[in-house]
Amino acid sequence: MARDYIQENLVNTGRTIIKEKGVEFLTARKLSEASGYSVGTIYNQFGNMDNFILIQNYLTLDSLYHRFLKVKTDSAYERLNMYASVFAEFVMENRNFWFMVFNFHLKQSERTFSITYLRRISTMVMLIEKSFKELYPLLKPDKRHVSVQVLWICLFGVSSLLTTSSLESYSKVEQTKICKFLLNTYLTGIKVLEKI
Amino acid sequence: MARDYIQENLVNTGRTIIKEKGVEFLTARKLSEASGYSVGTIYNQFGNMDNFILIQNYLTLDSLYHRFLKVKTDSAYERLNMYASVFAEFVMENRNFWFMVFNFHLKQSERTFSITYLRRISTMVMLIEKSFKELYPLLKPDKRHVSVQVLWICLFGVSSLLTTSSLESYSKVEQTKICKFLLNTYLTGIKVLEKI
DNA sequence: ACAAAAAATGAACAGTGTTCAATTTTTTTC
DNA sequence: GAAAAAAATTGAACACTGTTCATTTTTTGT
Repeated sequence: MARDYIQENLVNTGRTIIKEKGVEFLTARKLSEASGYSVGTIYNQFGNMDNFILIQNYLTLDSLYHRFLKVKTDSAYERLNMYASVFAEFVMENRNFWFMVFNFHLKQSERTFSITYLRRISTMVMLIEKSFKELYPLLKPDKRHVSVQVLWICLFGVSSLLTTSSLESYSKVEQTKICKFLLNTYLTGIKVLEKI
Repeated sequence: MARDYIQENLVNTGRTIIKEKGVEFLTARKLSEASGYSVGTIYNQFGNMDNFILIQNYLTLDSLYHRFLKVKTDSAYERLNMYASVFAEFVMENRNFWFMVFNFHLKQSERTFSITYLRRISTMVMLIEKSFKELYPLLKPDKRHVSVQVLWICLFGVSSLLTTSSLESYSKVEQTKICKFLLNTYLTGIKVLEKI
């Protein structure tokens, strides 16, 4: 059987498992059983399960990126607001997938993400940075860069915590509201600090 | 041997393992070997490993809380800034412990944190809320509550991501700087929005 | 000192990721 | 088309994980 076909098959089967049951059910044996391929084949194709999860995470990030690309508005302010909405909605719709993105950790031995993986993240950050450039023309490039990074990390962090459910029990404020509020407050803060 | 003494002993041994090697080395057998007690004893004392980790996490949060308590300044603004510094420093100093707080997830069957655990978190939030009350007297209570929650979640989120190292590779901006910047921008934003 | 209760033990069970000799399939060569 | 060589697939086996529970040891009460 063709290599690509098997990989595609396994990835799709994996995605179904994650979507329906969560990442904790994505084990080599269960994936083997669900896909029809043996455990060994999975390892031939992906090397190890970490790699397989990394591919799944890439798909998740890619999917988010393409939703971002659909956002088209002239107003940079509105655009950023829409990014926040899109982001919050995406995270909620893809809870199990988003959970994976955060709760996966490379083993210490191989702590380097693939370049494609990192690029997928940084292209998204660049989208936000572009809007920042329009919205805050006075903001110095290096300061702008930090601003965007921090905002991005905050949004990621918020979603991480809420997806994780480690804190959902104590904080009842919902996702979208938090993202919108955060963005709003943050942008207002930048607006003031821009001139300093 | 007295029950308390065993628990104390196991908890301390566990803490050493986590500090020196990380949570991934905290297994029932390794804890058994390092402490001298049998695997069964650990289960007699704590029921399961999840519970043991929960206790460790409580200690971590408690330790952070007590650092917060040491912060004493009349100026609410300065106090909040010090909280941010204390927080960032604490997270960096206790990397392995802080990592655990986020990367531990209850099994679906028993998704309820103990009351003491949740109280430890909410008392910290209350400290921040108190400072907010002083700093933004015009801010309505419900809005203030949301503001504090969001800020708290952001700080947690930032630390979560940076401890995790999932993103450290792409974002080189350091922890304290991010926390300070976030707080500064956020507070400035609230200041403006307070009057609306 | 002895019986009863309590506590500590570790082998055994079911699960995990991963490896690799043996098998099966495909491709190449004649 | 048949035989040989190469490649891909397999699943039993290994070392690990959390967890249980019959058995042994220790402590307690009389």
